[in-house]
Amino acid sequence: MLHRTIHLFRKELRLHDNPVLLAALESSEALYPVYILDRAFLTSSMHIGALRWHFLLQSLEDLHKNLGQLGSCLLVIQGEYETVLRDHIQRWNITQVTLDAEMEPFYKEMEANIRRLGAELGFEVLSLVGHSLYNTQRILDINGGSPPLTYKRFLHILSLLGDPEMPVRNLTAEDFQRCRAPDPSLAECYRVPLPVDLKISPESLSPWRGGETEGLQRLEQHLSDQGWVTSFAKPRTIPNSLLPSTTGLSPYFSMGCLSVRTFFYRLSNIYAQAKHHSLPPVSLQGQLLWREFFYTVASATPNFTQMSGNPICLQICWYKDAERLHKWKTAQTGFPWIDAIMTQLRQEGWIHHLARHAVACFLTRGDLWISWEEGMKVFEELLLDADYSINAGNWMWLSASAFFHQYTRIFCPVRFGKRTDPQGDYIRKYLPILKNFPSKYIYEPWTASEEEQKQAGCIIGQDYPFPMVNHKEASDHNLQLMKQVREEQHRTAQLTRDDADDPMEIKVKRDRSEENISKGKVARTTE
DNA sequence: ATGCACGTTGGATCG
DNA sequence: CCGATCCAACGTGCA
Repeated sequence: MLHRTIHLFRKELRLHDNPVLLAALESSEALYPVYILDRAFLTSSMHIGALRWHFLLQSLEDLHKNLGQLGSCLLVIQGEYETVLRDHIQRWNITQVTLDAEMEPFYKEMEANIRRLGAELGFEVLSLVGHSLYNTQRILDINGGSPPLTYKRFLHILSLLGDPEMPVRNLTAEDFQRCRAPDPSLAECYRVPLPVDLKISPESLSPWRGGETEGLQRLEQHLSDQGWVTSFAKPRTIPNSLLPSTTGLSPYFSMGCLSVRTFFYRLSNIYAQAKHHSLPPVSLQGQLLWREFFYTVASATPNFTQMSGNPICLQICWYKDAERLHKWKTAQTGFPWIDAIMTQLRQEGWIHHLARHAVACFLTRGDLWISWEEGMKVFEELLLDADYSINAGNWMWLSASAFFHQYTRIFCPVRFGKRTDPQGDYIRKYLPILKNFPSKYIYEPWTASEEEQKQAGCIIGQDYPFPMVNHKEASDHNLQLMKQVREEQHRTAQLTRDDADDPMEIKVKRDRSEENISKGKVARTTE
């Protein structure tokens, strides 16, 4: 029996390598491609900001256009998702809802709610993984149910699993011809809204344009340079180049405009044709695997995006300082390197990975000692590639709360940027107020004499803020704080271990091992 | 058990 | 302008 299907686009805003859309087409006589624009959901769960709204709407418009070329269309329905579904299931006599499987708690909850609705209203639900290279559950299973907490261990597990799933075939007009498309009048009624319709500022300074078409173009452009692809080493890329020194594909992966599996296999093909190529963790494939790493850990860690109740996160008494947080967020720290990065982030929605490191270290363990959760929220709002797992994972990493522990390695807000941009061109671009400062002072303009500041046309403390902290003092101080936190942590762990040695615990342990032995016996007898 | 190697991408110095 | 080396030194995991 063929279904009448609503295909719900959530994060897989593309037609290439879209396994669940393909399955929907193959099992249906009528297909309604739908995006439910649930503003309350997107704002409260994903903290989506203006730039990302632009990117999302552009991606939807592109999807609509690409569906149109295959004889279908995209229906963007605004409203609370459950109400929208309830209304249209009955109106369109729907027997199946298909959707991409996602791992974030709020998306999982949405799927569970849709399944409950399906049981109530009598439609089937099909979801398939398409947003990650692997079904992360398989990685957990191989590792004994818990996530691997180091990249190396993670790679080891993957080597046992083998290559990721291959991308599914491209969709054609014929696939869509077999199903009835929505009536053209519906497409008119449920068109993709404009930013102004959603009361979002119509202007955007971001050079990134959302959509599968743009994503694929950028992908091809990068893959055409074989030498660049095979020699790519992430730490060698430059955080303050005026044009991105990395691929800049992350927003497209994050929104699902591009398939990570497609990219992974395109890279494999290029590697296969080359004599030498770089390897994880620094290679391009290695970058996809970092993404996968954080997806895997996040999928199995409770309260992954917060400190409290998060078993892998170091518990730290961070300062609460709304004023300093605000200055960091709005590029007013007085350190040009930090403020330039935050300006690029605010204007364009993308900054280089190492630039993220610099501002994250500055906010947390380096200088301000403010919780990584605050930084994570700011990134979530401002970054086009904001991603639940990767964002939280990297913030824990940079704040030395999890994964990374060499907390004596602190990024200097003056010297770090100098290495790759001694003239300060990056700073001049994003902080035009400092444009005429001599290179000698551009990273620490407060050290210029009054006369020199006047000549440069910018008085520090008047036109541009003084640095909000003395980096040397602040980082030394924070180093001591971090040391204390870790000593305390160590003591607590010791106490817990001692507790675990009480007779009850030992008994439990013994019971478990006996249980295992008896299991072994059972296994042997059945053999 | 205790020691040792190791970790995506710090910083300074030297050749 | 690089790459190599050292500095100082963390927790984790393995032998």
